[in-house]
Amino acid sequence: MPLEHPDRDEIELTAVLHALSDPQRLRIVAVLAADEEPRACGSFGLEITKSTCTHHFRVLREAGVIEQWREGAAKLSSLRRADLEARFPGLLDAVLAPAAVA
Amino acid sequence: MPLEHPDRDEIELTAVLHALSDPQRLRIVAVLAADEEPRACGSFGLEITKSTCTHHFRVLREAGVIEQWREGAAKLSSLRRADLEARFPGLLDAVLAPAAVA
DNA sequence: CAACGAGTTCGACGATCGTCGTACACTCTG
DNA sequence: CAGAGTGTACGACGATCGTCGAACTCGTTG
Repeated sequence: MPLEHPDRDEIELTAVLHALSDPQRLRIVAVLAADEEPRACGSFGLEITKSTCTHHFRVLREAGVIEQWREGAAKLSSLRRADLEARFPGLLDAVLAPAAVA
Repeated sequence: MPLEHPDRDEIELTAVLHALSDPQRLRIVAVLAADEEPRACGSFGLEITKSTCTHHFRVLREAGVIEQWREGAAKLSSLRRADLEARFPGLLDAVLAPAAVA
């Protein structure tokens, strides 16, 4: 199961908006955007169980918002900032600016 | 029942993103943005029933995306462009640019 | 090998969503 | 007043969502 990611051209606006419309996921994306370093799923201080965490990361990945790959025992995630910027210019910044304040 | 609208400061990012994450609603907003004129709910060429239409307009209104008021027999809607721009600068344009193409 | 840590898979649950049809309310126009 | 047009209220439905727990896999480390 080689971790499905949509191509840049396949990223759908409604899927991205839906992925970002959940507070937990919005927070994940905000953290991911704050320090550009890829992070392991467990390092977000989210108060949800591991299975819920897996679910949210899958939604983000399948929407094309993040990229994931294994690295040893952990699985790292990072924002697909360039792809999102190419496909929906300005969208990520517009979403993250207010999210950073809140 | 005087048509609940959130104040500018009460508009929530996740609610807006959720409101825009449905294809029908995204299309409504795109049409509303295309010609600035307020429009009646029935004039969007949507292939959904009246009750579904009412539902979508309520979601958009309660999220703070549109404004509605009666005018005679009809009910007009328009984008709350200024409020959205003040609260989430650039968001609306970022969402509408690709939506206009599609 | 055994134990641990990090994620996944697989139901399950209550809640919400998008859609519909029917019945109703309101406003304008004969 | 009677009708037509426009929108609402209220259930209802199947689908999806966000969450959980328990059992599992895989890599690391003792």
